[in-house]
Parts: sequence; structure tokens; C-alpha cells
Amino acid sequence: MDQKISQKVVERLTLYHSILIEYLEEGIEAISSPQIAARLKIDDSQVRKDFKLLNNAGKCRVGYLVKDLKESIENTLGFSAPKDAFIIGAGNVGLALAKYDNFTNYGLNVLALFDNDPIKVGMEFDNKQIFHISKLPNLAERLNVDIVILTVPRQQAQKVADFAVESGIKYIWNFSPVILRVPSGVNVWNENLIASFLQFAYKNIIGS
Amino acid sequence: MDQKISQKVVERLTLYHSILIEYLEEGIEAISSPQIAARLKIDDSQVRKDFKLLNNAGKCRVGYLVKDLKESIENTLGFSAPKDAFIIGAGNVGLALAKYDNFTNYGLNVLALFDNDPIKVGMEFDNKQIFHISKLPNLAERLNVDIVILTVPRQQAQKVADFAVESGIKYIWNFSPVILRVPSGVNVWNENLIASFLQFAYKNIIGS
DNA sequence: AAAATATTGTGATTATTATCACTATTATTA
DNA sequence: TAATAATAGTGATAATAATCACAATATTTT
Ligand SMILES: NC(=O)c1ccc[n+]([C@@H]2O[C@H](COP(=O)([O-])OP(=O)(O)OC[C@H]3O[C@@H](n4cnc5c(N)ncnc54)[C@H](O)[C@@H]3O)[C@@H](O)[C@H]2O)c1
Ligand SMILES: NC(=O)c1ccc[n+]([C@@H]2O[C@H](COP(=O)([O-])OP(=O)(O)OC[C@H]3O[C@@H](n4cnc5c(N)ncnc54)[C@H](O)[C@@H]3O)[C@@H](O)[C@H]2O)c1
Repeated sequence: MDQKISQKVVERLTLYHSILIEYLEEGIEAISSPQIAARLKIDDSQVRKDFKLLNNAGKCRVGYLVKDLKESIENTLGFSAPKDAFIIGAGNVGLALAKYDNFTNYGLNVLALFDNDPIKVGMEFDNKQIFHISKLPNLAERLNVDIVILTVPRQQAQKVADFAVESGIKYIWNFSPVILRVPSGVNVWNENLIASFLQFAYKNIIGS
Repeated sequence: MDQKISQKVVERLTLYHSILIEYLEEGIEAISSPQIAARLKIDDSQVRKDFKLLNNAGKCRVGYLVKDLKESIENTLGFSAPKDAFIIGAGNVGLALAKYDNFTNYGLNVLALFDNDPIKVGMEFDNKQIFHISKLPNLAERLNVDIVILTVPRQQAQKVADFAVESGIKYIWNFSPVILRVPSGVNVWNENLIASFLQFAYKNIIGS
């Protein structure tokens, strides 16, 4: 599992991408590394080195072409490789994610939701149906889905993750504030909003 | 602004905290650095060095006391320092965050929401009212609030952030996928779920 | 046309972070 | 009680990441 591009660089690529969208909307064709660096408060040589990694050449006194750069980042990050996923837990967070229509632009397609609450099962949002959790193994196999977005309460998270893994799930985007135990071959990415808030607060408010 | 504890360490402290909650719930009194390290797939010496920073001593052959360690992390990260905040944008994400009753345990108190949609203004959730955005300057001053959680659509984010800054806001937890321009003295923490998904996908699915 | 300026590209350097390797200590086992 | 094993604590080392410094180049200005 040798990554050509480090996670640190990938993180910055996503930031560059946000800025490039803005420039594109404003109709600006070229952008320079000092401009980007100033926005992100990083060193401009860093920006150039990152773009070099994508084999993206700039032009002296001009900068980089916004359109090319954006496409280059999108190719690298696999925007056009469709990634089908299920959401498990049709609660506040699960439904918010399901209703967000922008994920498909980034390669993420939510096909359906799963829940164990009989009231929720059967409901539909934007062509996305809520199924009973017991249907997960069958549908995961039939639709060839191996990615889930886990948005169940903390107390249920490990149990539900186990069930997902049994159902053939290989990638879990985990929104519960729990460190999941998964067998090797299964990958977890934690979206821990509480942890994120704590980091924010420490950096800016507490630890100064 | 010299931080005694680096952001990297703070990030791990939040992870340790999740694990400690689990141990506490299971009634286990002590935990060792190799145990924690195994859960997080990091080096055990790293764990010990982090705990040393908090002046938390362990005991040979036993480990660290779960209760002490948890309190120590909570003190360091300022759990008991109450931080009042407003949510701007009572949409899918804003409401999900407003309904989450667990933030107060970590020091974050959401006092109210703001929106510009007349249908939403006046509604109430869990004692949290939705005010018209025009009320922000007044309420921020009266309630002495300088933290906002920004959950408006991408296109409005910069404009609304500008207004928040004019209203005296100093800390912005930004959920919109936009790099905000703010004057110095104002601090932004980005919670970019799209960017996070891209990192997840690159690490595990694309770039392998 | 020449000078001034802004920018890329990149090797060298520095800073930060993580790991290794080992000693000291203490509980458990024989 | 002695031997064994698990763990904390920590300096040395390695790996990773960010910054600096500057030559090369292209555009703009005079
Ligand atoms: N709401 C937030 O703002 C917020 C913030 C930080 C963290 N989180 C975390 O995100 C997760 C979801 O939060 P939420 O506010 O959406 O919770 P929620 O209670 O609104 O939704 C959870 C959903 O999971 C379903 N569920 C419960 N057990 C299940 C099972 N065994 N199988 C299938 N579905 C099951 C419930 O029926 C419910 O619909 C939680 O782990 C929470 O800690 C939420
Ligand atoms: N929903 C998701 O899962 C998701 C995922 C990733 C990112 N985001 C980002 O989070 C943000 C919120 O997303 P959402 O799905 O909750 O959007 P939403 O449309 O459901 O909610 C946005 C809210 O902001 C309000 N608003 C708009 N302009 C305003 C203004 N000028 N002043 C005050 N309020 C205003 C709207 O009335 C609405 O209630 C967006 O920037 C979105 O890109 C959302």
C-alpha cells in the first residue's frame, strides 16, 4: 500500500480545489502559488511542490491555469470514479447527508439508507429509500456496495459495524465518536465532530 | 501564541478520550499504553509521551488509571470551560447539530440558531430558538457570544461570515466547503465533509 | 531595448513528528 | 524467595514535512 501522494498533500489538494472552484466561478483563468498560499496561510513553495507532484507545470509571471489544475486534482482524487455507498442510521446526521445533493459531484453516490426503526423504514428521500437494517447483506451484495456511512448512536456503533463487516462492507465512514474494532482488510475513516470541535477550541480558545 | 501541546497531540488526546469512555463504561480501572496503541495502531511510546505531557504518571506492570487519565484530558482540553455558540443556517446540518444533546458534555453550548428564511424564523428546537439573521449583532453582544457554527449554503458563506465578523464573532466553525477570508483576530476551523470524504477515498480506495 | 518585477522550479536546510532501543520498576508466577 | 514478564519512562535515531534561498525565466514597465 505505497501511496504516491501523502495524506498531507491530499488534504491540501482538497483545499486548493475549493479555491479553484471560486476562481473558476469568477472567470479568472490563472492563479499563482503566492495567491493560493496567502489564502491558506502556507508557504508558496509548498504549493508549487504539490502541483509538481501532479505533473502540473506553471508559467513564469503568470501562474497555473485554473481549469487544468482543477481537472488535474479531480483526476488524482478520483472524482469521476463512482463510489456507491449506503448510509446506516437515518437520523439527524444520516438524513442530512442523504439530502445533500453535492456529493455526487465528488464521486460519492448514496444509494439507500438503513435503519432499525420501523417508523422510518419505508420512507423515501430524493429517490433514496430507507430499508430495514436486516436487508443490508442482501442489498450490499446485489448492488455491489462495499462502502457505508455509519451514523447510528454511539452505543450501537460497534455492533452495527460488525454487522456491516459481515455483510461484506470494506470501507466505513464513521460519524460516531467511537474507535471501531474491525478486522484487517476493513478500513475506517473517522468523522468525529466532537473531537474536531475540541481541536478547534483548544487551538483557538483554550490553549492560547 | 505558543502552544504547550501541539495540535497533533491534541488530536490524539481526543482519540484516547473515546477509548477511556469505553473502558470506564466497562468498569475497567487501568489501561496500558500498549493497549491504547494497539487500538489506534500507533506506537506505544507515543502514548506514554503524550501522557507525560499531561503530567500523568503510570504504574509499572499496571498502566494508567482510567479515571485520572480521562479527567486529565478533560481538564487539558477545557471540557468544563463553557463555550457558548450560535448556529447560523438552520438547515439540514444546522438542525442536526442543534438537536445533538451531547455537545454540552464537551463544553459547547448552542444557545440559538439564525436563518434568513421567514418560514424557519420563530421555530424552536430543544429550547433553542431560530432568530432572523438580522438579530445576530444584538444577541451576540447581549449574550456575549463570539463563537458561531456556520452551516449556510456555500454561495452565502462568505457574505454571512463577513456579517458575523461585523457582529463581533471571533471564532467560526465552518461547515461550508469554502475557504473563508477573515480579518486577523478571527479564527476559522473548517469542517469540510466533502474534503474529508475525498481524503478517505484517496487513502483507502483510489490511491492504493 | 533595457531594467525592473513577478513568478516558477528546486536543492539545501530546518523543524516537527514518530519510532526505536534500552533501562528501571513492579506485579505475577514458579 | 527468585525468576519471569509486562510495563513505564526516556534519550537517541529515523522519517516526514515545511521552509528557506536562490537561479532561471517570462512579463511588464520605463
Ligand atoms: N447530530 C449531531 O450533530 C452529531 C454530532 C456529533 C456526533 N454525532 C454522532 O453521529 C451519530 C448519529 O447522530 P444523530 O444525531 O444522527 O443520531 P440519531 O439518533 O438522530 O440517529 C441515529 C439513527 O440510527 C438508528 N439506529 C439505531 N440503532 C440502529 C441499529 N442497530 N441499526 C440501524 N439503525 C439504528 C436510529 O433509529 C436513528 O434513526 C451518533 O453516533 C452521534 O454521536 C452526531
Ligand atoms: N447536508 C450535508 O450533508 C452537507 C455535507 C457537506 C457539506 N455541507 C455544507 O454544509 C452547509 C449546510 O448544508 P445544509 O445541507 O444544511 O444546507 P441547507 O440548505 O439545508 O441549510 C442552509 C440553511 O441556511 C439558511 N441560509 C441561507 N442563506 C442564509 C443567510 N444569508 N443568512 C442566514 N441563513 C441563511 C437557509 O435558509 C437554510 O436554512 C452547506 O455549505 C453545505 O455545502 C452539507
